[in-house]
Amino acid sequence: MDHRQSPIVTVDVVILTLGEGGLRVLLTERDKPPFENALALPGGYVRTDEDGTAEDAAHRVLLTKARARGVHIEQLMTFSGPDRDPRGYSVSVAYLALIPHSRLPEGALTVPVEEAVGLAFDHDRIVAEGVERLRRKAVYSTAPAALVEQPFTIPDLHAAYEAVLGSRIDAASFRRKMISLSALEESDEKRPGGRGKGRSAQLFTLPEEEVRTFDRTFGEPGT
Amino acid sequence: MDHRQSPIVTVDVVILTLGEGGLRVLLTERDKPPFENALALPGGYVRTDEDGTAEDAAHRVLLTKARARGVHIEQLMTFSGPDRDPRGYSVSVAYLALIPHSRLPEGALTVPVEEAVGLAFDHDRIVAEGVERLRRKAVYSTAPAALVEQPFTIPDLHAAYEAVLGSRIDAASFRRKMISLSALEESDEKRPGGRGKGRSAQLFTLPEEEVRTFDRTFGEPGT
DNA sequence: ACAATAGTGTCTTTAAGACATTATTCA
DNA sequence: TGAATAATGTCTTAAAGACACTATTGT
Repeated sequence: MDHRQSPIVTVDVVILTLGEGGLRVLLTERDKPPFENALALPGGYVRTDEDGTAEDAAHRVLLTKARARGVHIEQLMTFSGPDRDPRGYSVSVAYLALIPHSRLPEGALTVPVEEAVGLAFDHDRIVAEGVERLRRKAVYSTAPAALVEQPFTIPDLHAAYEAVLGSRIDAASFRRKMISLSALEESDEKRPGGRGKGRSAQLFTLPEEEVRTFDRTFGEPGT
Repeated sequence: MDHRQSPIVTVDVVILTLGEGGLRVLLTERDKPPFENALALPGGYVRTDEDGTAEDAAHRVLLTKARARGVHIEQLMTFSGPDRDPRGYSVSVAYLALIPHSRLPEGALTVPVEEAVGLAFDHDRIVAEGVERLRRKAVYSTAPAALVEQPFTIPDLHAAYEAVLGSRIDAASFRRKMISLSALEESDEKRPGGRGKGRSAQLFTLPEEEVRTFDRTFGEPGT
């Protein structure tokens, strides 16, 4: 059996956050070929002498290229083929990271996800898959909570869901559902309303990286 | 920049089906090292000169090692690390395939998923991920339809869901839900009941590989 | 006091679970 | 005709959407 040329193995990280204009993705400008000067997702080789797994490589990229730590990260999908990288047949394990905007480093470049086109490699498609994954998860889990700073108010979280889903959600239903799942509660009512006006809102935190799901279909008898 | 030793890149396919004792996974006995004679998932190298993508490699494996064609297949997850394969640092893109039992080749070896332990490499874990994926999809999609022969009756499909989920589902609710989604209908009432007794059941088919989802949560306003 | 935002109450609708009832088929 | 299975009907319950209404805060 001959093994042929082994593929290049890399990771790419779709880092999503909420900012001006809704969902945004973090990009970096490439400083060397291929695609020199083009925008791309932060990524890099899987270093077999240093990274225990591809996920470790993704964390390394997250720290070194985006200087972001402690973020929610999950494996997204693996992309492969002879043409996606001009250096040869490549396999990229893509990860999805969600982070509150405030925890990104100062000069970080983010663009609205709809404007993330013309990126290097097949990164347009990877971004699209990441966004779709988040949108799907938003309908049945607390995943969007990873996009807001902790602690947060229910209206904060509500706004995050609406930004992710791109549609209105009834505020009363939203509140009822979130409360019924029991996210942690705080006693400080601190936070004043949206633009500094109106009644203050109760603050909440999500227990340690926990993502809750809520599905309303048979099989599992609810949560 | 030094690239170090590039990882080995393989695919592994979790082929699930329904048979004696419920959900079963197809295994092969390894005929060469490493793990010679041990049971393993069908898999193989991604051939950079032959496979357009890792998914093509998975299809090739499906055809050559399991002689199964036209099955539902989707990417599951990628597993990586220095220890999972004694030949060195490896990356395996795992796929999940669902197939009716009758479409497997004659002597195919399948075992109940709970008994798929002690497999080569980290295949125990890959099987577990595949099963979990299917179980999660069963609660919000028609994925289990890929496990039954076409055409099928609603009771057939009902039994498949129960086998996958491992719990009872109310037959009336199940029927109502499936009907309301509109899976294709046939005029032949042919199929006699379960063990040849009782009223015949209406036959249905699922339109071309289509998987419907049904979620009952806010965001998307139903289907 | 008033505007703005947070939070509650209530009504309607949809669909799931439970389970009784009717329909069809084979031996 | 009777047993077995398929299919329908009905009632209850849970939760989402809509939206009116109350509560609290800053100016």
